[in-house]
Amino acid sequence: MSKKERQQHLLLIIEGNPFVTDRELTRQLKVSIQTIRLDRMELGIPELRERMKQMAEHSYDQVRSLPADEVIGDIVDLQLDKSGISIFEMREEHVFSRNGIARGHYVFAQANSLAVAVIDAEIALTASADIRFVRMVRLGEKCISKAYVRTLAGRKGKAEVDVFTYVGEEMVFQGHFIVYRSAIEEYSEGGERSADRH
Amino acid sequence: MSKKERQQHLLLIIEGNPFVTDRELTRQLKVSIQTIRLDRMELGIPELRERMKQMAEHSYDQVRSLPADEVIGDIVDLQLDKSGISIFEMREEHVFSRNGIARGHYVFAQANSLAVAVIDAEIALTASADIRFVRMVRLGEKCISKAYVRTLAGRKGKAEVDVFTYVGEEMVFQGHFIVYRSAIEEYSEGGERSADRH
DNA sequence: CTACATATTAGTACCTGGTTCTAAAATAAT
DNA sequence: ATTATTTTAGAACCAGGTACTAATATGTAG
Repeated sequence: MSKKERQQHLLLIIEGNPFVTDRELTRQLKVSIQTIRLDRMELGIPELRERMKQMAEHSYDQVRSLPADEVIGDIVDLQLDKSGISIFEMREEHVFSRNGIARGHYVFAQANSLAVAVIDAEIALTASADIRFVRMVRLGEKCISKAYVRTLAGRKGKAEVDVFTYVGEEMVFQGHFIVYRSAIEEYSEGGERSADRH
Repeated sequence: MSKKERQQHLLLIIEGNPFVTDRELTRQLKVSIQTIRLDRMELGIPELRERMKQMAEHSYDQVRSLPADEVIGDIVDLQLDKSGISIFEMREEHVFSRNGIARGHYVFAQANSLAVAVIDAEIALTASADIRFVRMVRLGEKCISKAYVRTLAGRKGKAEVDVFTYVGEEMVFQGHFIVYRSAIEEYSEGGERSADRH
């Protein structure tokens, strides 16, 4: 087995199991530990502990950053009780890693966030929705959601909002949302905070 | 500062930053490194490297069990093409800060993740859904989603999945999902691995 | 075949971030 | 004052390496 072949093999082994030590690699590749280490150097593969550290840090970052945003998408235009527009770009974290196709709930989340944001009420909650994922969204695509308020029933009733999401000219998602708008009174059991969101 | 207080403090520090070494802890808590280590023992906190290893393994397992970057909810039972159950607890990050009510898309995301996971196909994508948020979910509530596959059309067609989410006895969400299932051929460019870990 | 180059192996010293163990101080409780 | 608890100290050892030096094997061109 040539050096190149061995290094390719090494790469595959570590990719398949990043938790392998150099000592285990000597057994699998039948070369000395120094050779393993030279190979790692040449391939730029860090030692086991560094690999684990990077994985740990990566997952830690994701846990912190991903669910933190309350609103999915940047709202770029908003006319309360009328319409709104938001932009959201599908990034690595939002897609299936194996094929780069967006997870449905991110597409939904953008639309839902917008449908709720567009309603002028102290609290607005999605009551029900009828949605359709028209075509797949892929990694890197910019989704532009447009929401239109169709009907409003009083200051404390339901509102109907249609949301359409586009990538360029193409519609990728459409949804009909029924949103509850109301004051806080009914459900809260006291202990109100008044934390506004940025 | 008493021993108990110090240990509580230690716990908070490590929780806030799992990547802290004992040496750094001595600086923050103004006690010797031996005391730090005794405290860790008593609290059952493993050493830094072990903590990182566990985080790395955890994230790696998730990536492997479902090639998903962010599955919302822990899947606790799964019978492919039949049914599945997942649990998801609403935390601070998932609710409106001003009233502690869950954002709809997290409730949806749990159901959607489950609806997709329950389908046995190389790729499964949500095509459309009809959903209803039956009652609000509040901060701290544990949502239990149950998915039932209703119909399956061939190995490459649509599947219908019903998902019901409960908090205790109460149903909080119901959804009827139409999920596309298909083989991967079209989009993937091969590259299968089969590495087991211990 | 020889000479040089590349690849591989060997071995030692050293590093981090610990564990394990023994033992001496310091502090608190009875 | 005498135990008991808590804290600190120190040495030996470990995994899984890095960094460096040096010897040996293998190949390759002239």
